[in-house]
Amino acid sequence: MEYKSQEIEKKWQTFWADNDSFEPSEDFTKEKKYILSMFPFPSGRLHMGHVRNYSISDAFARYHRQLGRNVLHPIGFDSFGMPAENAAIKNGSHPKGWTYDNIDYMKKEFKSLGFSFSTKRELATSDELYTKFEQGFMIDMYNKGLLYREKGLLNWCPHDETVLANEQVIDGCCWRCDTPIVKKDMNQYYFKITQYADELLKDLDQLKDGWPSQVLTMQENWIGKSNGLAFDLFFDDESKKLLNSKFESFDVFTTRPDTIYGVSYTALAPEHEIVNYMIEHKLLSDETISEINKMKNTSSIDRQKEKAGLSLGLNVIHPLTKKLVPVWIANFVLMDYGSGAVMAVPAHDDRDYDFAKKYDLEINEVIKPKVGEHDFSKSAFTEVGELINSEEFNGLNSKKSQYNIIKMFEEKNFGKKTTNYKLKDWGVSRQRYWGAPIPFIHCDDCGLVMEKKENLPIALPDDVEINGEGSPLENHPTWKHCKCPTCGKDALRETDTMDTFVESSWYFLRFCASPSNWEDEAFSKEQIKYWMGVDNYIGGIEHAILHLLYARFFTKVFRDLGYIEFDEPFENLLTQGMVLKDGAKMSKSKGNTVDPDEIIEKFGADTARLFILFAAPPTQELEWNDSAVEGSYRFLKRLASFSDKAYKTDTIPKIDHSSLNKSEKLARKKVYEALKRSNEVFETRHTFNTLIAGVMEAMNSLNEQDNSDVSTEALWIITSILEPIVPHICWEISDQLFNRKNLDKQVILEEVFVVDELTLGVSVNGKNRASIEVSASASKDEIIATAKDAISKWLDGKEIVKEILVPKKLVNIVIKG
RNA sequence: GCGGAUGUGGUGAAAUUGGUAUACACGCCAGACUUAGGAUCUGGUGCCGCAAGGCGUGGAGGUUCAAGUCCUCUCAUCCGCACCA
Repeated sequence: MEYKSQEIEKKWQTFWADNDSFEPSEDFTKEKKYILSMFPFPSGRLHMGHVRNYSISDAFARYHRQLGRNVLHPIGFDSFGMPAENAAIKNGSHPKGWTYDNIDYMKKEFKSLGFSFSTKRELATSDELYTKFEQGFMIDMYNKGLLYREKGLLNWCPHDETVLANEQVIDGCCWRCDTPIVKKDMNQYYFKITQYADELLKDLDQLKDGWPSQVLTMQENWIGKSNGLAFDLFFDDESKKLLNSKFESFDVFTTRPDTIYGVSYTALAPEHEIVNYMIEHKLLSDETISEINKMKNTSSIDRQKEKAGLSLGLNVIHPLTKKLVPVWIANFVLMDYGSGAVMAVPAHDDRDYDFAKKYDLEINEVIKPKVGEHDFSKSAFTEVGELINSEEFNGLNSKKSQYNIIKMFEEKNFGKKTTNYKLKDWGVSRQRYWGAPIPFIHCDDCGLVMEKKENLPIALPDDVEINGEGSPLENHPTWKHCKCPTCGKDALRETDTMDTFVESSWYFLRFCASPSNWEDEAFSKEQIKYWMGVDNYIGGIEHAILHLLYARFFTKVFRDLGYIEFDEPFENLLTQGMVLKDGAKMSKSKGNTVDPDEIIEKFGADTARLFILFAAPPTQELEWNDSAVEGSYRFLKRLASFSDKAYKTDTIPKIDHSSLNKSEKLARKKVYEALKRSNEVFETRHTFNTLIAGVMEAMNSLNEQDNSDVSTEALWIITSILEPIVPHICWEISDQLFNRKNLDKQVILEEVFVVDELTLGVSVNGKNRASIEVSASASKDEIIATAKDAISKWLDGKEIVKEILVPKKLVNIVIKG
């Protein structure tokens, strides 16, 4: 057969579409598999990262279909978001038109890649129907106390009078007008994800078997649970006077109560209320105030690199020693963790140490190493040791003393045992147009009121001006004016829209909804029960924390709202690596992109899919290589021409293995090895590159023999194994030769693995020196004798200390002298 | 800065449980076929060395009969850091 990729790919894509080949059955008695890849943002064209993502999920979906399972493999578009608005600012396009044009184009690309999506369940999160259900959930969450309104700091461009996303802030300035940004305190909505912190942490345990351990670790660290001591530090009289007696004390949190006697200063976050008070009441010099503002306007990442601080000229009293402790501001103290204030123990904390060295503050040792000495002039001692200079606690193990010290604080009523989390509540307000409107109403009389569910969706107006200044919904002349649902008076709609992470936190549930009741409800309990959880979830490692944590949170909330009955949405997670070219992430600005359409046109979708799965294991970064792509194309051509060696049949040929010659036996063994590996790869290992290599090995061996039964059997099996990866060519071959009867489960014949000769390595002191052929039935003594024979020149005049035989692998002779 | 990962030939990578390092592919070299080759096929290809042999999985140590794999330290690169998705 001559390989005409364009022709056969068109042919089968049309066939699949005409026959709805990939729509799941609604028969809920069948065994199901829910295969999901993270849905794309419709940026305009697919990039190679998408091709990789969907090639992986498609391989899973097709594999399970071959095994007769009912497969849900849906696709949609995460279609709200900033890029649509950026395009509007840049080109004057309308976000809606821009978005849906992009979606249309990308859908064509999906088809041309042969992905087996269930198209009947396709959705875009900007569809009003999606917004309708989402707004309903927001109202439920508000009623359950999981959504609240509070002030928070945002990046503000004073020139454009608009809120900026972090990525729109470049070197502290607005991306459009270069005006230095300021932090502005504004009302926003938050999800109370912290209420679920403990459960989100605890349930990571349920995911141990199906999720990569590094993702679990990252989530664990992100939630950042830590136990410690919270206590108040009181100002001395002089400091109180300085603060106009406005403040008596402030609260600090420490995870190291054992170092309490080593406190040599305390540090407040630049945003701390005491600092704010001092700025407002001119208790600090102009110079100091401008330093503080600089700290505040620096990104949280940069703030932690170079430590910086300022003395406030205040002192607090150490609760135990009653000594005076100076109060500083430190840039690395964050307002949104703990109480925004820390006690500093430079002798036993790296950050406190660096800070103390920089500003020449005291370093008080209170823990000594169990053995030896620590040089405090060089670094902090952060390990466990024995307490010193700690009054009644001297001599205690520092770790164990934490309990005693907390107990003492509690007895004396100085402080209490506290658990803190790094996890913060999730801010969901966006002061933008292209997002789901938050369905709330502000009424002068009734306050914050929920929209009535029957009025949903609250849809976006089409006639907006988007110029990067202000909030488009706020600026719209009429949209925000409405009647209060409670009292009927004139009221104002909330003009903030929702973070797009909200949409991606429940789309996997929506996909479970049958198209038959798509309009009426978000999903039904019965449908969810059957399809969830997701059996294989595939997406980029960059989503390891935020998206996956938010989706887990929503799942738990929906459970508590009574919509679903399970705790975790994704049973198995595969995080794919990025696609690189010339060692760098593909990006337009670097000019190193490869357009999937060009590859498809030149070589076909099968080549693109084969290369992308062959070049690296899915979890690793993938380096794009044009000539290796051609190599994949050549392999497919060889596969097509190899099909000439096979004959037409509706059943797999029966072969008497013992009657075959050596090269025929070897070829069969390789074919069945590839089949065995295929099952392993799909079920557990997910290293498609090794599966493809196995098939290539088999092909190489097959070319060394000329038995048409062996070749036919091989092609029957190989096109079945490869169908999930290169579906078009496999369907074509299978259609021509096997009446498409081979695209299902293949039986492994163990007889082909039986060998009568083994090759063993022989080493001397672990160094490989020779290799021997022995009969599979040879005894240990016989094998060792043969081995010694093969390495006699290494043994000459040496004393043999030990003889080791590793069955089927090697012999190691240990010698002396 | 903090958290997480990765590092093996000229290149992408394989080695599943501590057991013959470099499977498979790209590239390169040589040859065959051909009017032609950026097509196809065959053979070779870790490095040093004429050879015997030596060296070799980012670097330095260690454990072991045996280490790419385990331990300690270290260097480089990549991902995330809460309003990019």
